[in-house]
Amino acid sequence: MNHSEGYKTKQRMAILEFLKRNENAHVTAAMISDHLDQTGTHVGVATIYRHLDRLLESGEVRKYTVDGTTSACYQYARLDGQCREHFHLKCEKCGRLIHLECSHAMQTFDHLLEDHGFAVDLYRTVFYGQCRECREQEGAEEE
Amino acid sequence: MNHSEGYKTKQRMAILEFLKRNENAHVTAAMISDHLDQTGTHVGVATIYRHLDRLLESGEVRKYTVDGTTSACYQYARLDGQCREHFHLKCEKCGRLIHLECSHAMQTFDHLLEDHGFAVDLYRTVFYGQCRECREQEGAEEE
DNA sequence: TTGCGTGCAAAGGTTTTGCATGGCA
DNA sequence: TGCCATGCAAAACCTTTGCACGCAA
Repeated sequence: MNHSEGYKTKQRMAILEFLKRNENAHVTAAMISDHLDQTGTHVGVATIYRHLDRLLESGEVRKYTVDGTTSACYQYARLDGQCREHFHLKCEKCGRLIHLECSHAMQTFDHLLEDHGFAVDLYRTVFYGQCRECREQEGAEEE
Repeated sequence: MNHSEGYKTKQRMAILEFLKRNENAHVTAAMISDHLDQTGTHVGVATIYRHLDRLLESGEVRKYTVDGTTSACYQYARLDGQCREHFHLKCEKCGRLIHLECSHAMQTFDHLLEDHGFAVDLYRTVFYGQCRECREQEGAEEE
């Protein structure tokens, strides 16, 4: 669960640090590779993919496929397990991931289960759309 | 919008027919290719991808990335425009796409917009989980 | 010292592109 | 007849794998 197994190599630390710092952005394997190159800490792509796989299994990152992109996107996820207890909103414009603590939405979750027989996978389900900030910005641009 | 532009070739018809007949299943480009080969109507993969792209743009098909799979999945979508007015549930087990006509869920949609400022993209948002039938079947298997 | 981690290069798979040919309108 | 559509093969991509070497514990 907590990915504590394994060696604490500088490559692993560098990858993890980058993921954490970009908690609210789409991150691809290529982006990690590029960033590390620029920072002077070159890490082979194979190593990056191997770590992402492990982080995925341990639940430390989520994996997305964003719109038109062909490559997978990863995002650091909270480890406290709360992410299986609430929905997530993802802004299609800025890429921000919002952890939605909302009883109204959870009522819908219960309703779907009880009245439709459908058990929603909270971890996997993501509401795509546009967040308040991006909508306001959009409105301002259209003057 | 309605993809009526373009020639009515037998390749395009064959692809579209297969997609429609498998409205409730995950369909990959490879599956289309295989099926058409077996039916005796060989169609080059390039043609298949080109049509899928066009159908995607016109909104006639949706594109998914299913869990462990590496290739994209496509699914025929209704054309009547109603799909922008309700949520969708997707069973992770049987692949069925459920068009959810549910006022409770739509209340949540309104709530997210009014109280959280988040405009959900109904067409893109999909609730992943398990449908009633698959859950019952699962329960029966565990005897 | 032991065995996991890493880098490189090659392999594997999916999707896209270029170009000559074929076929709808 | 004029274009768009198609097929093939090559290219472009992303991701995985094999293997020898390096390094954390």
